[in-house]
Amino acid sequence: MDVKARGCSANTQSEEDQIMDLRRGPWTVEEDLKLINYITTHGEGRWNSLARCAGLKRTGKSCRLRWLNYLRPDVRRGSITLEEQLLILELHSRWGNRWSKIAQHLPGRTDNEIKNYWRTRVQKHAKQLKCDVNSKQFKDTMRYLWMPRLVERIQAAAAAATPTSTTAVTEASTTTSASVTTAGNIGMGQMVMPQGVIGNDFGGVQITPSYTPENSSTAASSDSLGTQVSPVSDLTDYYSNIPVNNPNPDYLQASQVGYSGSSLISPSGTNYYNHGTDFQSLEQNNPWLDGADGSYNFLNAEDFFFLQQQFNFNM
DNA sequence: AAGCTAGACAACCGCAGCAAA
DNA sequence: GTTTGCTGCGGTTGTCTAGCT
Repeated sequence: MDVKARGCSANTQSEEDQIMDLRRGPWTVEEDLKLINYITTHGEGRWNSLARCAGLKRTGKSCRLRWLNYLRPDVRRGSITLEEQLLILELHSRWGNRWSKIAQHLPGRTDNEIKNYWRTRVQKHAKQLKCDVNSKQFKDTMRYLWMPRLVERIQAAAAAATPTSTTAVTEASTTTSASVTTAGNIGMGQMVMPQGVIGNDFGGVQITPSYTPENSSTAASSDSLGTQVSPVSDLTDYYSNIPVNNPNPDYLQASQVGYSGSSLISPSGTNYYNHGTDFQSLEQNNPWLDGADGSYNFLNAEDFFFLQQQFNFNM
């Protein structure tokens, strides 16, 4: 509905700014209710007009952001699931910082949430490795080491849930579920992204999230209060889920793909981490190793040992 | 118990693209 | 063709909180 057509104030935004001191900072419950009630009745759009007509002393931009990132009924709250992490890594490797585009493939997740996830989780690890998060080195490390491991962890979770060859990973209260077809390897394969996006060659599994707009919208009632939707939402305890004698013959192979000699070589020939990474200091100061925070470590001590052994990091 | 620190997330800012006047 | 306003996006900052010392 056209807000302008309903006889709202004809003041321009600049005039409005002068007349009414616009509020900033955190939204109050009253403001939220005003916004929700107004949009429920009149629909969204025309944000500047909407802000005025709803009696909110906020900018249109602020209203839009609040609605899209927090109040919208289909917005999902809670931790990023393994499948979502995998998607984020994959899609970011393809599109870069196109957060809104990435968010389109994660129903209920906002670009802001994904951006925050990337900055707080992923970039931290790049910093620990002393390489740029946008560098080819870091991207390939994600692609050829972390992402295959994420895939395997998803498989492990699926296998733990249902000991069949083809398992549906459906987490309680999770509106995005993924059917993980265990292809028996974590080598190069094909990934089927949501909404028909075909992933490229990593992982060796097909992940086909089975959400629909209909079921994703159910998050409004079940997840809108910050429910933790993923019991294993990150890689911290990854190895604790893998048997010592891993039955998967490709377990190490995937991680070793393309690595040779004293350097970490990607299929494209990139030579990794031969630039003097100080792993001793990393070991001493690295939060990845202690597992103390227990929430989102990509690598643990075994991973670090693996990196050192396999890739001969400078030490 | 108080202070400090880091993580997580909400919110703001600046810019670009677009459409209407 | 130009101006103006709106919207959306990505980057950045601010705030809150939990954990640690």
